Amino acid sequence: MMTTPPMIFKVALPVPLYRLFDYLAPEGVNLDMIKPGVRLEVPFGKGKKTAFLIEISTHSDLSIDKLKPVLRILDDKSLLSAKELRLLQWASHYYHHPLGEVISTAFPTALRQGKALAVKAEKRYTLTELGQTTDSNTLKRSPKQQSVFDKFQSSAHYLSDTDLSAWNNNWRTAVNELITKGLIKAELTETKPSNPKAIIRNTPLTCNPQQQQAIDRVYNSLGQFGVFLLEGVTGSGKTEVYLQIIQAVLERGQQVLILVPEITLTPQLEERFKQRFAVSIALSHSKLTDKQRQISWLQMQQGACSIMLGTRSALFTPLKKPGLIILDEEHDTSFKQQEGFRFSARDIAVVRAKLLHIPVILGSATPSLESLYNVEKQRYQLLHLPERAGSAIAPHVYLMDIRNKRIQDGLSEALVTEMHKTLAKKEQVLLFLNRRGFAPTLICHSCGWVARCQRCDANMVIHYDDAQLKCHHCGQEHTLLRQCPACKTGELTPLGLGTERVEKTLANLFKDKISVRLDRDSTQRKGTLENYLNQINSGQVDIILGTQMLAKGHHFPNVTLVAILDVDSGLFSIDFHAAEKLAQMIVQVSGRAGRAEKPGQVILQTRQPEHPLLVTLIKQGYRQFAATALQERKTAALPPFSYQALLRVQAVDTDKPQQFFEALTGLIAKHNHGLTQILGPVSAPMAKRAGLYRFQLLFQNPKRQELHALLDTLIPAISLLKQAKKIRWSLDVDPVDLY
DNA sequence: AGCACGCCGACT
DNA sequence: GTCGGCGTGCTC
Repeated sequence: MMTTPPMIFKVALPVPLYRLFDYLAPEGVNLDMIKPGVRLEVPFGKGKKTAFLIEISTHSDLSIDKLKPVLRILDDKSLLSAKELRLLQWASHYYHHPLGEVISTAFPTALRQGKALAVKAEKRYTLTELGQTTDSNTLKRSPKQQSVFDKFQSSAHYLSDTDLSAWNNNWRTAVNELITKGLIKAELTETKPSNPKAIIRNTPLTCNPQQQQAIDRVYNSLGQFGVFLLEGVTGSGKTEVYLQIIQAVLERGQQVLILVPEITLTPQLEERFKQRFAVSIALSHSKLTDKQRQISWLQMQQGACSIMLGTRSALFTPLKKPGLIILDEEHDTSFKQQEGFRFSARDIAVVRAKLLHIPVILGSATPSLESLYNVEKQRYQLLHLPERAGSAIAPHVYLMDIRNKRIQDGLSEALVTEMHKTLAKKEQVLLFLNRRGFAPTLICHSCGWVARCQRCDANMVIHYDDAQLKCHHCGQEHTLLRQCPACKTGELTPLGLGTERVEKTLANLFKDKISVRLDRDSTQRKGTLENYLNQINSGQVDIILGTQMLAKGHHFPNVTLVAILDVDSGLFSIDFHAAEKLAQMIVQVSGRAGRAEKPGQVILQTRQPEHPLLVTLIKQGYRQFAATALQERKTAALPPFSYQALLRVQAVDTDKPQQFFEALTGLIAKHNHGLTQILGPVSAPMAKRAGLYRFQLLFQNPKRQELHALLDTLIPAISLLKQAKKIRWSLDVDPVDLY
């Protein structure tokens, strides 16, 4: 009698190892029913781990008696489709990151840990008919209930546990009281409208011809692959284009995945989706609990929900009936993961759409140079929305030469004058400064000592608000010094400009005006940002001052003057991406002005008024800037005219990296054949960070295949080097940040 | 990445 | 004499 050979499960494990592991198939299971992608519980080392089945085979390179059996099969069906698994395998290969870790990032945390599926959706609440007609002032004796009730009356249709928790920590008692009073009611989450035609809650807006054309072009491409770059300035009605295409996809019974850079900064977008569509919307972002993310994930996986709105990692959410992927603000670098599995959600979205034969829309007012180049190469189709929808007028942008001008804490006299004029018209001013804290340097006036971070190559930033010196790179904090530790006598002086400092100056210069500061420090507590935004939009605020977070998507209809206090600091960077990022930032910040019927103006304070980047951008617009910048990239053979991968190395000292690079040089000589340009190794621009010395080596090749052919052989070889075990190294394919 | 094994310093 | 420092090696 023939004995059947033992079946081998080849599995991927979430460990940083570039190989699969073999296990004996569990006994008494029908192997025909078990497909790649199912989660398994396996013994690994001393403990157990959740593994992902990749292949069932009869062969193993190890002898059978060395293999351990699979402990348990966790899923009866794979939660990932064959295509989803193929996408993850592609990504693992392209980014040279271990497959198990890549698959792991596709799963919500609870499922990664081998937990059973839980799909029970959270509760949500709506106003009752009585609640809709009740004046909230009848609740004024219980202010907590009134504020919760106001929230319901001002919101679209329903609020879920998540919504309420995001808004306020302490809502449950008030909600229960309101239920008792019959003003609101809990309802079961209806994931599908009872009538399948009832997708729409509110009528679509009327579109202008360009919007209509954009909608039609994507509509005609539904059911097949296509990449559309939707280029629309702020206020051009991009969202309405999204909404109408989404409607068409939903009517086909398919699902839509919408990715945004930071969901917490764009509550308005979610609100517009909820107002338009009667179907529920699954959310996925880091502010949700693991449970909430898992529910969203499973709802999409099972097809119980048709729309997902999420951030970068939501890209991998499995879709039962995929119809469309939208990636909004595609130029935003937060779509690139900056540690571990360093993937670009934008680039993988395109690959995923191709695999699924569906269209993908990349939207932006300031498209990345890569995407514009892909349009030029006819790989992407351009959908252009050139006009501001409605009556909004584009803001007037100009450079304010501040050379030899009197300037107080970053505010030139001319700017202050303009601010007064704007405020006198009862309009709002927005000031942008991309540096938080009071001042970036603390220096001794008598001996020149500077407060440095012990663990980084960086200065400590002064934060007077909490009397601390903080390192913005490693998070180290120190109580603010009163006396110079070097000479013990000198007086310590703050040098340079941060938002805290400007805030104090504003309080002096505009005594009767209210200003708010929006940065990471001032908006840390939950709901603070939303509170500030409400105050701003209800007109209680005159001057808005803030960092990066102002550049992202907020509507400030009454702002008619925007000033960027310090453009110059963005002009001189060693990273070739800097010009592109600065131009995008300027245009995005400018987009905050003059959104309503009031024309806006944008002032850029600069000591480089003749700088070609600024002149081109202001005089000829973003597209001309992009054309010029692309030409420069071409001349220098930089991406997108070549492909890069950056090998980063960190260690507690400098000689172990040196030994590593010596060994690496030998490996490269063996594998490279001179096709790929090797730049370095050099110290990273910040040579030391969080106590680790940092080095990097750049690979560059005009042909992507040649670069990847080298990496394909080199990376496994590196992982076997004994010198590699003494340092921390990682590979960043298509780096967007060369630091 | 974990986790254990393993060989050299300051403590009951 | 032991507890524990983190260097090194392995995980099917």
